[in-house]
Amino acid sequence: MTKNKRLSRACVLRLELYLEYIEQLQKEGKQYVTSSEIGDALGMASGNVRQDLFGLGSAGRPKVGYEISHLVGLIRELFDLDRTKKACIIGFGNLGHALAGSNMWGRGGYNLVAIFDNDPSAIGIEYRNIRVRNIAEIFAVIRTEGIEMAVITVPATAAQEISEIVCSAGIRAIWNFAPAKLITPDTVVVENQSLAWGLITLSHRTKPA
Amino acid sequence: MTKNKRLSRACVLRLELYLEYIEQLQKEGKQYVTSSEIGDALGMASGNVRQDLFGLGSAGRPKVGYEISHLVGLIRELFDLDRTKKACIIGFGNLGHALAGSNMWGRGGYNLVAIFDNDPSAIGIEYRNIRVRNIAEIFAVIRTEGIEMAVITVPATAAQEISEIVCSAGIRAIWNFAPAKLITPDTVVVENQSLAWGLITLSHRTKPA
DNA sequence: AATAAACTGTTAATGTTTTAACAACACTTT
DNA sequence: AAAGTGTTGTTAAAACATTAACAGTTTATT
Repeated sequence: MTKNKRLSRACVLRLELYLEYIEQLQKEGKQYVTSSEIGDALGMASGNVRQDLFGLGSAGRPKVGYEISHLVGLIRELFDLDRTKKACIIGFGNLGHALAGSNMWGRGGYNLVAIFDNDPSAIGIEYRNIRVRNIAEIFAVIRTEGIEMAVITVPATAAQEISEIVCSAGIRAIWNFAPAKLITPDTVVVENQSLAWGLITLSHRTKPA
Repeated sequence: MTKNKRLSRACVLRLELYLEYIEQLQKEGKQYVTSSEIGDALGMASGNVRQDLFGLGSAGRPKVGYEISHLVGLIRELFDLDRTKKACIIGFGNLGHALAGSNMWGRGGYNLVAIFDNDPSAIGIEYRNIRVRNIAEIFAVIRTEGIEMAVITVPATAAQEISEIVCSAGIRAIWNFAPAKLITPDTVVVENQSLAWGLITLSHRTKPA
């Protein structure tokens, strides 16, 4: 029933911010929140907030605001955050390490269940109850565990090869931190997280007039 | 002279991809590139590419394509990549480590000249010829060195405090990896790099119909 | 019960980005 | 030299996103 109307990236970003904010309010025991409260907290116009929530099929009460628990439910449902999917990290260098240690896991959507590396000195060590495995095991583990998403933090030169392995193992999504364009079957969703991009954007935005 | 026409984020992202691609062609000794070559390589329509380059005040030759060296120059100039600015990293955990080790530095715009942390066991160690300094030195070093940009990779709880220090020291830009909204003077450009966002986007995009 | 106030839901207007289309141009071939 | 071809520069249309506005609802107040 939930019509999967295409959502702009900007809108997804905003909704994620709303969610973060209202989940915090929820922890504080608040029941209702108004569009202006959200807007003020995040530095945007209340009307913008209302329209985004309108798109969700919102159900606020005039003079009172939106029921927080309901709104949280709507957004989590939209993002499919309550179906916990399995994820793995491939490449346990500094970046892989940093990502593995992030508190984003469990905050919704994905559960980190495996880590792979090809460095013999890394293989076998335990990090947050996850043992680092040999890259050779990728295919089998993805199949066996039913892993849906792979975070790729290997060097650019290895990225395409890894991507082919995980795709053939039946992965559904790739979060690619390698600065390389991956060629994948179009059933696989790829999110490229280029770090260099942030740097260039800053350079551009601070360019002297 | 260069009219600083506002550029959408999407367009900046695309131009960065073009730059990466054609700089690679340049290394290979190629002289000219056509919009279709770029489009095919990056998976987008050639018309889209042409229009972006049009916005730059492009100068391609029909039947031949764009002169690579000229195009590289235009984009680097647009992004202010040839004026090398100084940057520092604050927070030398795994993420700070990963960023410090990235090859994005020097590829343009910013030069990493300082690293700070508050962990006594980290302070003093050298990484890529940069000695990790005590966080207490931030203000002085930014002033003395004329550092323009700070990468913040400290925990969310410390982010606002650090941000105030660097702002008062006269920083011009902040690249914020902490999951916290920073309140800054509006002369300072802030780029928030939320990692959680990529995760949620993937969850959303792979949601079963 | 009537009035006022505080919000939301929704529509309309505006602005922006993407897509499509094609005329103009420069090379190549005959 | 004329016709043909591939590619750009530019315009126009369509799609999309943002902003603004306000009518409609619910609650509070008198």
